[in-house]
Amino acid sequence: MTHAPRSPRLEFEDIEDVARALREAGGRFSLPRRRVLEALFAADGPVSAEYVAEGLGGRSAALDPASVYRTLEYLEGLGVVRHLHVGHGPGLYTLTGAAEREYLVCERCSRVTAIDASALNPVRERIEREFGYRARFTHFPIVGLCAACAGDEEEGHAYEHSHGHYVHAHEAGEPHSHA
Amino acid sequence: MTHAPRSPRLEFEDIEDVARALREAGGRFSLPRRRVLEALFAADGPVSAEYVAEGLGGRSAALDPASVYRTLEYLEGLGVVRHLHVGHGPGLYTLTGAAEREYLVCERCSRVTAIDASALNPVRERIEREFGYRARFTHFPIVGLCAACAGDEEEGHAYEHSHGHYVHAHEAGEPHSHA
DNA sequence: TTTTTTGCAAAACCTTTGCAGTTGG
DNA sequence: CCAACTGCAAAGGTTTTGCAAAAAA
Repeated sequence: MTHAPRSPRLEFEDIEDVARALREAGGRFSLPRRRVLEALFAADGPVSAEYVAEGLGGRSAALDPASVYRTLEYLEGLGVVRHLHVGHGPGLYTLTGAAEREYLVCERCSRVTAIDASALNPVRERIEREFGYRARFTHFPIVGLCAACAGDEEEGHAYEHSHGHYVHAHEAGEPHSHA
Repeated sequence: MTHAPRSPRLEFEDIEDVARALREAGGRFSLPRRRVLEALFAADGPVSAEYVAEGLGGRSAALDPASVYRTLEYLEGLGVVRHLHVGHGPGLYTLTGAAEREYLVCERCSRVTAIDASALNPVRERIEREFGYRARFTHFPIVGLCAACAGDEEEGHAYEHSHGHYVHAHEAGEPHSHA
């Protein structure tokens, strides 16, 4: 199954806010859990579990990957965190929030463009009207050709080449894989 | 990187047609490659590499999974095959073709709906106009809530429950995972 | 005969699980 | 104090890789 949101809270102000919700749900606000949350609040976009486990790339204390996965899963159940997949590498985790973002990924040059989820509402409405699904592009991004690569294809340059940005963040949230 | 199509041929009539293209490209039409193609032509939708390796679930001769992966990758390069991801299990492989299909997946009950790719053209046009990406929903499907599950959410049934179809094929192509 | 492709085995990669010890409340 | 949580280690599921043997052209 793809994933199953629990439909709880919508947004969390800060770490203490999460701590409160966590305790209300009968959980314990341990130091590792605090560290995971610190990493997520500090990150400027979706990050891999490994990156969190390494303490944001060595900037803070390391954690056991197994605990990080367990914590992320737990926080996902609380509605604090969600995860997405951009291409093949590891899953990427990010805080849920009022300013939800969704991503467009170029299948040729890997450019990633982040947009406000609300910008896709007209698209969502059309899909719901025609196919009966209320689409969310949060778990899987929209994949396609960016303008530059679409142009190249028409010119007949058949083979892949990068436009110079491996994973280029636009507007916000640079997904961080560190594979 | 997400994946990189080579932009070659568009559609293949049958196995001999693929054999011809394969030899033209300097490849050899080995028995294992024939078997993989037979499996793909026989399957009624996307199937996992494992399923192909098992000879369509035991119906025909088994192959080594490594060879199957290599063959599928090679055929993908030729433009004969593509793969997609539906939720977390293994990737699913399918023949490319004129009647391309794209999928909608319910994140709650896992219902899968297959539609003609052309049905999404208006959506594609809008996305291209607004965000500059020529979207394809072939590598990642559209994920969201199907009508039944969306209704449930509004009634306040917060927790997941199946509508009775684990992976329900609509119109065509029942994705087959066999994990 | 020559080069490609296979099968086997091993490893790589991401994630989950079991369990004994630690810790938060 | 005691249930919840952690770290470690081991395993699980999917895919890739190295290499000698087999097979296509």
